[in-house]
Amino acid sequence: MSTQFPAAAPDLAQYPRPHLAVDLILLTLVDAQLHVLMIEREEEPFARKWVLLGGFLHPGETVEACARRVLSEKAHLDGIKVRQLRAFSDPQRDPRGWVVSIAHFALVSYQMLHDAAGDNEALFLAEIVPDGDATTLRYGDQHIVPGFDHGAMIEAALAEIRESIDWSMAAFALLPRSFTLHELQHVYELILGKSLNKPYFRKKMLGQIFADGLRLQPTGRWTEGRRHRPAELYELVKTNAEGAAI
Amino acid sequence: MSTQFPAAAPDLAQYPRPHLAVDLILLTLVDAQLHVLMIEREEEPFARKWVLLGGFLHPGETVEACARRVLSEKAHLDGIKVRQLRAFSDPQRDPRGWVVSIAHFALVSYQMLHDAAGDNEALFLAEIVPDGDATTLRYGDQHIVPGFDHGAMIEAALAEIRESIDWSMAAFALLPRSFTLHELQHVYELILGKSLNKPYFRKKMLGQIFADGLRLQPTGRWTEGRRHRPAELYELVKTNAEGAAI
DNA sequence: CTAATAGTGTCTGTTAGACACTATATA
DNA sequence: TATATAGTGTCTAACAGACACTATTAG
Repeated sequence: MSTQFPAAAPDLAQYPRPHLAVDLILLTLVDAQLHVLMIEREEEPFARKWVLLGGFLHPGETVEACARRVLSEKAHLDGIKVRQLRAFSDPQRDPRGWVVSIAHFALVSYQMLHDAAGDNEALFLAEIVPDGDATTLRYGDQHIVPGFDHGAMIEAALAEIRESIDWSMAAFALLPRSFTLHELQHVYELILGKSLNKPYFRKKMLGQIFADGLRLQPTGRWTEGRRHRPAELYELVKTNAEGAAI
Repeated sequence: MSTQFPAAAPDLAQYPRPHLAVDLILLTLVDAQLHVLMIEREEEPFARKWVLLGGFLHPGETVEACARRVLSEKAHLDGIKVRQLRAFSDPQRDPRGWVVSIAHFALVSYQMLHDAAGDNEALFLAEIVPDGDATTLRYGDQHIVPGFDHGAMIEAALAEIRESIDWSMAAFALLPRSFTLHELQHVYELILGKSLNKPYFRKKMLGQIFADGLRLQPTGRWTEGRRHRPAELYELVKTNAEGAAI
């Protein structure tokens, strides 16, 4: 091979650089349905279109730190676990120029999102509606078509969550601190797009030990006023090796 | 929220841009052990250190296309399926400046790699040696410590493959066109880092229908000269709904 | 009472692996 | 012959889901 390894060049200046952005798919649960946080763009391109939260990478920060900063600045949410999805790098994806975007996603309960960003009129929650193998977005009666390639990003995030949720504790982030096993099962069924076996789901979840020794624990408290038998509320607690709460 | 959505600015020029590179973890099988393709750097930083194949993103190409181009230019390998791993964006990861790298990985048989790049003296195959929960790299008696953050990239690629290989056809890419079921099982065991049940592995693999209707099919040919009972050679073939080869 | 959901017991088919056994090449 | 790997049969435990049943609230 005769060509030299490009990175060996001592001077980086010769290499053209794209802009590097981060977009954030923030999922939450409203009325037992998945929603994604969006914002209405004011300027071209895609003025008046809804897009994901996003921003450009700042010098000195990692892309994950950038995603957390965007979440903090635009939705006032801090301490959320953000996962990197992948780079979207179609040269035509941004009409303004050469912009590569690293998509990230996070799951958060509506409670937390509402407390943090509830007064922000620029933010919207678009409902994610299964539509055959794909999904569409809806806000009230409106059908939402996101700007840029953000529709594809949302699809990719949903696919990633679907593949990785298997008996993980990822779904708990969508629920409030206390929840019933039925609500938990509903979240799994929403994400997986299929119904699960109730006795087996309950047995397995209650026997499961998640990362850091976290387990589901009954609280002794029960739902009220739901015109049917009350359900016990559970919480995620850290336990020691013997299973006692600590 | 008072701050404006940064991407709404009509002029991108105000945003500082990192360099965007692609690094490629190319895995292959030599003497029944996993190896990763590396190159010795000639210039600072990390002169004389081994690093992954890599290059800077060109205008007009996606990061996946860039990874395929690097593979083609530096190892003369074309038509290889490349998967995106993730972005590595530590601001300190490259002493020359602000360089974000999108790591990709690919699996290829030693046969193909040897035919394509066998005469290139700048390329080396470092052996991947399990070392507790982590892995180390070796070349003969030498312990290899890669330059940049390429050691972490290799670890991340191995973790990703380990998580995604489950009954997928990913491992076939490491083997020649014809192979024994024992060789196939060995690849799975190498990647998963544990031994598998022989009767079950064979039954399940032979009954499995992979993507695009691909199946394992006995060739009627057998290994020779191995001082024990010969094993039948199998190939991956595309079949129609009735299971007949097409 | 009915409607609706909570929670459990049992049965069955599949998955995964343990173990043991026979088969067949080379040296 | 010994040795090493190829390939198979059977048994068992865990996993996953089907189905049915009882329990308990509001109205």
